[in-house]
Amino acid sequence: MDATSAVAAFAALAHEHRLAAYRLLVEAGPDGLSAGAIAGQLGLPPSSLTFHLQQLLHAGLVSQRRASRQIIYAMVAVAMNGLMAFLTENCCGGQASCAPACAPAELSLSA
Amino acid sequence: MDATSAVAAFAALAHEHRLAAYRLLVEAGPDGLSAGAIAGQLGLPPSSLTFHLQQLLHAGLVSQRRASRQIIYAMVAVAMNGLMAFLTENCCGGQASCAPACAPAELSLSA
DNA sequence: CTGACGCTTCGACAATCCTTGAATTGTCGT
DNA sequence: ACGACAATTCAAGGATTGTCGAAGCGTCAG
Repeated sequence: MDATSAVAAFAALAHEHRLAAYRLLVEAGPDGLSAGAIAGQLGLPPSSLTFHLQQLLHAGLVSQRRASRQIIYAMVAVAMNGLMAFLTENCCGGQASCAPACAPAELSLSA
Repeated sequence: MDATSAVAAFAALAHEHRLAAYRLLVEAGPDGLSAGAIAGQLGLPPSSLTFHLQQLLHAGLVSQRRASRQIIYAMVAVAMNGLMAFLTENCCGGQASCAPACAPAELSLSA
C-alpha cells in the first residue's frame, strides 16, 4: 500500500453514497451483494450507483463478478486492512508507551 | 462516529498533501508538530498548508494549540480509531468465521 | 428468435475543491 | 514601541467531481 493508492481508497470512501455502499458490502462479507440489491437499499438510480461502484472498484476496495444477469460486488478485506495499517504505520514513532492509542482494544473485533 | 463525520474524515484524508501531513502527525504522536515543521517537510507554501490543516482540523482528525509564535498540530487518536471501528462495524454480519479478515493480526501493533 | 431484465456507458451540466500571492493577525526580542 | 517572524485569511482562477436520463450490451426464459 503506497500513498497514491491510499489516497485513491480514501477518496473512494469520502462520499456519502459510496461509504454507505461499502459498509453494506462489509456487512455482507465474502458473498457480496448484487448491484441491484445495493441500489435498492440506497435508493439511487442505476447509472449513479454504477458510477460510485466503479470508484470503489478502481480503488481496489471491492471486487466484481458476474452471476448470470446480475453483477455481484464484494469487499476486498485485504485492501481495507492494508489501508488501516497504512494509516497507523509507525504510529508515535514506535514508542510502546503510546501504542495503545494507535490500535486500542475495541478495534480487535467488532462484536 | 456517524456516517456524516466519517465521510468528512475520509474526505480530509483523501488528498496527497493532507494524507502526508496526517501521517507525519501520526508518527509525531501526542507532541505534534508546528505548522512550519510540516510545511518544511512537505514543501508547501504556507497558505496551502493552512488550507489543508484546516480540513483535517474541521474533520476532527487533528487538534491545534498555540506555543508562543508557533501553532502545534497533533493527531487525535480517538478519531482515527473511531474511524477504523466505523469502517469495520458489523463486519461480515458478525460471523466469527469471517472475523479474522475484518481485523487481522498485523493491525494490532505497528511494530 | 424475440422480448424482458440487469447493469453499464455516454454526454452535458452544476457544484465543489485546490492552489497561491497578497494582505492581516498574533507573538516575541530589543 | 518597533521590526521581525509564524501562521491565517482573503480572493480568483482553473481543475475535478457528482448527477442522472437516454441509449447500448450481455444474459436469460419462452
